Amino acid sequence: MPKETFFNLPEDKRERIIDIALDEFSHFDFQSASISRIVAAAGIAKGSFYQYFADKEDLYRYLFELAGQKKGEFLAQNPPEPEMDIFSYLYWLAEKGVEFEMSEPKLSQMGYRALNSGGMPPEFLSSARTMTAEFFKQLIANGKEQGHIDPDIDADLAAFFFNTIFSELGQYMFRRLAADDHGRTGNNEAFFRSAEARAIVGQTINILKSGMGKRS
Amino acid sequence: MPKETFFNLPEDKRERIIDIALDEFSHFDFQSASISRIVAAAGIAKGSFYQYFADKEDLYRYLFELAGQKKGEFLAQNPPEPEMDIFSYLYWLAEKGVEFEMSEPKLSQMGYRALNSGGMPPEFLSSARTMTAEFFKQLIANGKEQGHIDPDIDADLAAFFFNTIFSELGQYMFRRLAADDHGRTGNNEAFFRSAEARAIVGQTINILKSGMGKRS
DNA sequence: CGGTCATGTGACCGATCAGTCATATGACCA
DNA sequence: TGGTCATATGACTGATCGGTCACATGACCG
Repeated sequence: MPKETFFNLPEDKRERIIDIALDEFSHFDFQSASISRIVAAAGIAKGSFYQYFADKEDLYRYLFELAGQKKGEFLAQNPPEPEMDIFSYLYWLAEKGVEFEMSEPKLSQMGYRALNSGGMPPEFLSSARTMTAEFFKQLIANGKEQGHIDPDIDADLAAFFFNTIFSELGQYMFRRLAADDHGRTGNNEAFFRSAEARAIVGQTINILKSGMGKRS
Repeated sequence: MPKETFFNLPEDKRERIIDIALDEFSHFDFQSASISRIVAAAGIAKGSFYQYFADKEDLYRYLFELAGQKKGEFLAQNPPEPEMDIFSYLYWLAEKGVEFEMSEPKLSQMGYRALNSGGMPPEFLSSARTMTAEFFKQLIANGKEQGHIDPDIDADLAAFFFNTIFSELGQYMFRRLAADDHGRTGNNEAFFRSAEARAIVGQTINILKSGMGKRS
């Protein structure tokens, strides 16, 4: 946790530091990210940084938690309709996930790096990773109970599928946008509300549904 | 490319250097991997290293190419039956891929890191990445022609699915083995030839087949 | 023997890093 | 005014890095 000094900072200064730190950690993994670059870019003294944070890891953990918290808030602000079946719920989750990645690209990119480029304290990864894995497993268990998921599907493997596809989907859509966008608006938000984007997300869910849904 | 000096080395010395370098690059990404650690572990002088390789990147590219080459050789030694339909071919590819990862864990881990932990010359990633993407797209086009893949499936999205699942499957099975293996043999090779492993690979392909196969 | 040439060596260079600390600033209060 | 206290500062430390270079070694040849 950052020190009290950090939270006593004027909001704009605090936010500038966060923003610049996210820039650094979305471009480099934990080891390669540089506190020296961050303080230089933020225009603060090295010593000041260490008035705010205990060390590099303190900042990193804080940003990581911030990402999780912001995503939670984002999802809470756009709640799913109650009583959705599992694949409608997954559609909602994927769509909101992609929207979040577009509205908070630095935060998302840094979270993605944190989870996928290894090299930090084991619990860091594994606690977050197992949490999402458990979440998907629970979802699958429910789906089986409600008869929406083929009971013969290996729950662990299905969780792997969801986890993998969901964590990569945003990156994929971003790459695809960049490739398609031959000098177009460059307005990601707009694109990701477009019919085309919805269609890709929809087809993703349909593949999963056909692949794992209950034979009827 | 390494210098001639490197290839003039006695085979055991050359292989020890490669092995130790793979150890380093399978644990750290390009930026964080350390030539100093490699030469210390290999028991050679820093200056000697630079008699063999132009620089860090030279070694990295060489190992990366070696990984691709070894995998190619591995697949060539266990060729698929001719005239397989696309999903049988994918099963073969997944099974051999997992077997390769188990027989050459350092090489595979280093290749995985190279592709997934970003931060090196763009062509490095993107040329390898687009190559495999094109490979899968071609496979999908063939599958559509032969009536094995639903023609309504977005080929690009399907390639993303294959690419993503295939690149993560080995890692997943490794994690799952480690979790299941509560003090068992620790013999990965044996496990990955087991009926259980084959069943997981089989179900993976079945999910993809049900998800994208032609409706009949 | 002396000369040549590929190979081996490790001290050294300049850069960069995370983190520290003595000191400075400046707001607030007595 | 003078004292106190949270905050700001940047020179500094010790470590590590990738890469260089002047020199050592030793095999082969005349």
